[in-house]
Amino acid sequence: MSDSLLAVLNSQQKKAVTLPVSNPPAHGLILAGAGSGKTRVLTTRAAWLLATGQSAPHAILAVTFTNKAAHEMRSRLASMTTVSLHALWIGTFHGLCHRMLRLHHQEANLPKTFQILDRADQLSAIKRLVKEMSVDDEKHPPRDLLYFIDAHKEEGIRAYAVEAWDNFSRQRKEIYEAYEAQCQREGAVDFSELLLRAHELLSSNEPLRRHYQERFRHILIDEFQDTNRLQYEWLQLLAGKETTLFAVGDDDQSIYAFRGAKIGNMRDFERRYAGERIIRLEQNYRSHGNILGAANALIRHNRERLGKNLWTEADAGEPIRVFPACSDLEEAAAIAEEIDALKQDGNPYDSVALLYRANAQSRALEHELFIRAIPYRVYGGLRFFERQEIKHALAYLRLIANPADDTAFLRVVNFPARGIGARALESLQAIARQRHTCLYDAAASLSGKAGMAVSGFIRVVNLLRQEKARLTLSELVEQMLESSGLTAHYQADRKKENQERLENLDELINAAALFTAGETDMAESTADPLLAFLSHASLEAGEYQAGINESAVQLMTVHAAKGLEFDHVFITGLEEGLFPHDNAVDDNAQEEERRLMYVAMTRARRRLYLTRAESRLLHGQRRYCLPSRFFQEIPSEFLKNAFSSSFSRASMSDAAAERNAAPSFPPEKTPELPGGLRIGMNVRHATYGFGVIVDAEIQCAEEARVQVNFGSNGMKWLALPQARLEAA
DNA sequence: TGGGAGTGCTTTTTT
DNA sequence: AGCACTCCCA
Repeated sequence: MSDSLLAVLNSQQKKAVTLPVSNPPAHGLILAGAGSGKTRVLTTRAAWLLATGQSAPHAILAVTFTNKAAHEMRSRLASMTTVSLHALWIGTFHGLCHRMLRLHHQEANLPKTFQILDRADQLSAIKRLVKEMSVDDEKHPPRDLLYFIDAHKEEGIRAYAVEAWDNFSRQRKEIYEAYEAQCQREGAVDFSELLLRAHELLSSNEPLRRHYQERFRHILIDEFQDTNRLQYEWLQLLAGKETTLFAVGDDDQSIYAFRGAKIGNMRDFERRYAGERIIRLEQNYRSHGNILGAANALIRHNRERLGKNLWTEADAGEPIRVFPACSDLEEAAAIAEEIDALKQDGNPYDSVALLYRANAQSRALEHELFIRAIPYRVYGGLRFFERQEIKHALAYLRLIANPADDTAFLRVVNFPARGIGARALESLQAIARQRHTCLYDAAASLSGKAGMAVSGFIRVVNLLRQEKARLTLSELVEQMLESSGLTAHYQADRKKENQERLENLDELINAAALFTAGETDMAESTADPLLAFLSHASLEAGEYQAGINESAVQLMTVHAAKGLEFDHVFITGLEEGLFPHDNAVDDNAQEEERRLMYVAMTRARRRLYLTRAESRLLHGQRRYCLPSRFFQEIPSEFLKNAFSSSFSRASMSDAAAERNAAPSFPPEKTPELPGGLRIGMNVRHATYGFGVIVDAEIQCAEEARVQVNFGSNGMKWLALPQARLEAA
């Protein structure tokens, strides 16, 4: 059993996987370069522990950084072993801490129904607090306060322990204190609070700590370079005398220092635990030689490194293709043409990834892909559970679960509009403050016209609270959408965006049904499916994707691409100020940008494209940009100018021709079609919905036909007189 | 009270 | 440019 597990590993990987467990305590640190089989080693380590009988499933704890990684690890592990993994804990730091807090909510001094605040919730809670405290929000912008609070929590510092030396810092400390009190009163827990509360729970409760220390004999940690101080300390609390820590990481891929990740944790881990048991995985199985050589050369410009050099047995492969475009539009067009060429050569769309530094860059790329009917999917950006209409719906659900949730209350008390205005809410908040109750409870005492309006809202929530027991989760969601008036509200005005919102609300019902059918993890920590669903929505906002997986080009930020790999990768927007980003001013930040570029490059298996634009529309203004310094940091022997495809302007690798081409883009005027339509115009069709005209055939006005891309409803040829298209 | 116009700001990411 | 938030008017 264990032999077949190990057979596919190289000697270093094997050494890592089989690091002896006994002669206590034998910890290990695996420095695993990009594409060196990091996930495989981590997963095989767990499988090996199980297969050799050195560990029972319940004695293993595996920590990852993202939900995606956690899911992948569980499914890969499931395929490697016949043992039931039910008792094995795999999750993100936040997910695992949440689980502990649900299981021990009493010991953690939290109500059973505590709710998780995502960033947007947290920000609105802070805004509300700032208003209530009459804080000058010019002096203390809510956003700054959020960073201040989060940063302290992630260093493990409570409000009382914050050092204050002048008026300004005293005020911030006070606001932090008030924020803690408000969250506690409302049963609200933000992301960093999950970590801090779980940490405090373990450090203050010795029996509980001992319980977990004795339970978890093997702690496996992925992406260790991204852990912050609090996460590292939480791990240390969990590690008892008999526990072994097995950490995998790559300092060259640390890209979250800007939000508190400490690369120094790796050195500390080395000193404190790993000692001599450090294993380097330097053989890369992913990329061709040129790609790897270029990435190695780039990262050598960083000073702060533990040191490591990747090599591969693969041949050099193709050179890295560089394309300088004159504008962001041309950059997008060139990429789209190249994707078409790749597709012609038999490469599926999903073998291609478009990476960029900032989410805002996706728009131009998306537009071009849409015009050319190249299927694509954008990862990140606005996630399903973060959409406005979904947040409204979730607020109703949160009130059903926990009426003390004032953030949720305020979000929907007057949405859809019920005639409850600012004045009514002010008096309601005054009552609540005076009686130390939540808004929901205070509502009963509100008199007059405002009282009537609010009590209508309370009735809706109350009714749903009663219905909750008899309905399944998805029925409850459906019922809520009806009786809250959300569905009716979006139906009232048949705009394009409302149509989309209704579809999303429908999708929420699906998501609830799917969740009930699939989720097992949460069931253990809370018996209430509604609570579990709400936690899921906060913790895995991005995980839920509506629709099926057709083969599509993948668009995402470089951050989101970490841990993934693709045959063909385009790194776009390689300009000074964008990548590396303007915000990266000091040396540390510059090195982080370079690590980011290193991550981006090492995603590619076969072909890597580097593109840039000489001018780009940014914040509504055209900016002229210099090439990224990264071009100079990659030896030219790895690079080749221009594209391989027949892109019309690609032959112009010399700068002069390039500049000449500038005025010809965006494209030449298209002839006007009957009815005032043009190619490229957005239109609406009674059956297919919204689309864009991509082509036309005109014999005469009576026989004109247009080709319209209706997005998910497909590409259609329509006879113009019959189609009744209206400009949208 | 609610919608519409006007103003000001825009941060890389994940949980 | 696009969006969120504010202010003003019906």
